[in-house]
Amino acid sequence: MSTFPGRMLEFPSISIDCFDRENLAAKAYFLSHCHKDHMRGLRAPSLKRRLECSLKVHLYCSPVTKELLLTNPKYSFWEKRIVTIEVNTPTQISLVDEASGEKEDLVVTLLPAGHCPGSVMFLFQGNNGNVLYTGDFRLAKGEAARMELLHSGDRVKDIQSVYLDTTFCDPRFYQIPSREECLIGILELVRSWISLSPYHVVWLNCKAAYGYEYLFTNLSEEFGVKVHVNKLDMFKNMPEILYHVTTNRNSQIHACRQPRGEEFLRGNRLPCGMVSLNGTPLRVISIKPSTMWFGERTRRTKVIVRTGESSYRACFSFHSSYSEIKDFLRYLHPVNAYPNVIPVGRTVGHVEKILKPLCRSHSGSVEPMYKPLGALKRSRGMHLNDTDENIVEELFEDYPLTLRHKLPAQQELKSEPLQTEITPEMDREMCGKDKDAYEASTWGFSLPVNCVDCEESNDEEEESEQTVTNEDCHILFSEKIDSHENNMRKNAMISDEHESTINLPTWDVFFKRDAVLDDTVEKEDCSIPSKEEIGSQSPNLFSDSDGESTHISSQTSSQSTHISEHGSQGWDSQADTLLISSQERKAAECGNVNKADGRLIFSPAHLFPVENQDDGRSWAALQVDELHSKEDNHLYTSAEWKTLQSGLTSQENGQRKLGCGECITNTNAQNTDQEKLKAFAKADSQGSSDFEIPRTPGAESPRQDKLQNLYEKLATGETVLMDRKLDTL
DNA sequence: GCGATCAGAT
DNA sequence: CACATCTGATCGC
Repeated sequence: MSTFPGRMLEFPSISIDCFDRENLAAKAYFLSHCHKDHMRGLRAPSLKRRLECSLKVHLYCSPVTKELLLTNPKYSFWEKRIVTIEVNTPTQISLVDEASGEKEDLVVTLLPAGHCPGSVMFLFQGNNGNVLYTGDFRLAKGEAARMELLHSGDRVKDIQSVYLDTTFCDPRFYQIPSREECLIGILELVRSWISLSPYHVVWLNCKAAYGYEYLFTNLSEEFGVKVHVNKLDMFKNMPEILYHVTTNRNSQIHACRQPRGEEFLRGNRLPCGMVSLNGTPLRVISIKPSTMWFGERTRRTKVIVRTGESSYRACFSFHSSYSEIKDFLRYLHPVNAYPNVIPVGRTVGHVEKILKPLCRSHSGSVEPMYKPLGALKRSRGMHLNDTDENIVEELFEDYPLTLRHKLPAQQELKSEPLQTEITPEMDREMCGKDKDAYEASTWGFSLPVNCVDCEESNDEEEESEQTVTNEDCHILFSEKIDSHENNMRKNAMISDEHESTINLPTWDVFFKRDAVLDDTVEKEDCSIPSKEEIGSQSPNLFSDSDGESTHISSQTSSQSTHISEHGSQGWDSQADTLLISSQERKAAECGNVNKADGRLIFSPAHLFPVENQDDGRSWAALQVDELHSKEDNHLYTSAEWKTLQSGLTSQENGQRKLGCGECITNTNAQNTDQEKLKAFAKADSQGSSDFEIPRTPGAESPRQDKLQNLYEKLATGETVLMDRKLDTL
């Protein structure tokens, strides 16, 4: 919960995410997202009065945040005073002192925060330097490096201060499974249950807050079942969410809620009161999204945990983990960093102690200026294992002149072998079998799990000793697929990557199963068979042996689990039986997830690009077009919607007139480069397959024949030697 | 009566 | 679970 008091040292006349007390005198207000703990005082009579007599005061936020805010009539008095700013669009605003008439200009840029729909970070650039207020955020490792507007040219901007979401800034929360891993786990749990019969339904026990929407949309898209919710009017202008939720209780997936105190889930009742379908009682399981965290050296992670006969917890986090926070801050390397949240049981001093070494205010005074190996840390995307990486960090993270080169959006591990340097680590990445051996020597000890839920497990050590095999890299699925679902799958094969926002981090990264997966944790085994290999070599993995149940994890017989009609069967002896193992997790990290023939397939991103069946239109776009044909009250086009969640939009407008009578001018210094990058990425994407990676500006395009040669070698496990292009470093 | 604040529950 | 929100009790204006 944010305790940020609203004002920043550098720009004390503006207030962000806090609107009471001294903030009542602010010249401008900013709202990062629509969560109550960031809206303190926002509807107080005192602020309402202030607005009535200070006509130049405005509230700046993303278009989605405005939409969500104004859904609540209690905030409707703000309507005329809200100025929306598109994400990734530097916008100049003037702060006017109403008494003296003095003006101070400020450029503000909204950056997608990945926390909830509409959530943004604010980058302020003014007389007192560049300051970043993150609001709440969940960004994967390397995400900051992909944000164009955090950079000037190829370097990260000189940032004076970062006001940081430190919710999980504590080593206890070292790693949290990525959004994609968690989503995959939930999808499979849901699939395993609702495929048993039309009377098998799931209830997602979500909090009353924005942030679960991507879960709903993905579930709906995957199963062709709209998620039942209490209210959907807040999404009336967001067709791509609206399409996936319903107030019709006749759904197999519910996220409805009911005032507390009622025994709603007893028996087979849902919060909405549904108990049966056509007279047949429903069978309900509950899934509670919860944050699960794991220690630095933990390899085994559980994404789904069973907590009762028909209840589960599913890993889900709105906030960045400790390692993600450190990666973010280390990359920005600001002079100062201030925590917005103090983790429970910790003090400001404790958090500052963590943040300080990642800031220049610390390193400049303590570290020597000359560190010839400092730039080593910038082999981003090719992380050593955590242990080694930490050693490198210890040695070099404070190097004051560390080169921090911008990475094009979505460039990551999988693109790098083709570009610049091949390290021994990369070689291991590319040869999964060797990687196993490597890890066995690296991780020759048991790995504790810093997770409350996981302490209930007795076999953590045993699990952590296990190594990855090809078989473990698969998730098994039911073959019972109705025609609708098949259509969904077919459509979902259509890539939606060919969008104009390709070079920027988009909400798609968080929303789509087949989004580029983050590099949150140490890179591991990538020896995952291709779609073709799965078909030819491991057919048994995809046969549903008992025809009634769906395997979710089949690592060893003792841990093989399945959900059956008899909810507790095979579970009673272990309250928190593992469902999704780290093997699946690693598989998710190592390759894209594609769907075909009713199965999720992990295709190894490095080695076997999957045929792209893109017809140029995304599944989401198809859906919205369908919606649009029925309704014409939308504000946003399907292309625009992609940007809605994070507010990301195209940057064509050089000048924008905003509804407050002020002329607001974009500062388009970077547009030219961005256009080039976009064009570059687009051209490049024509020839690539299921993932689109804009090339580093200036880097040479690998020749098709060389690529072919490389793929073949990699496919056959041959050692790959590549020329290092030192001049591109 | 309303709002602020806290404790407690979900 | 330390995600965010709501409810109820209490106090003050």
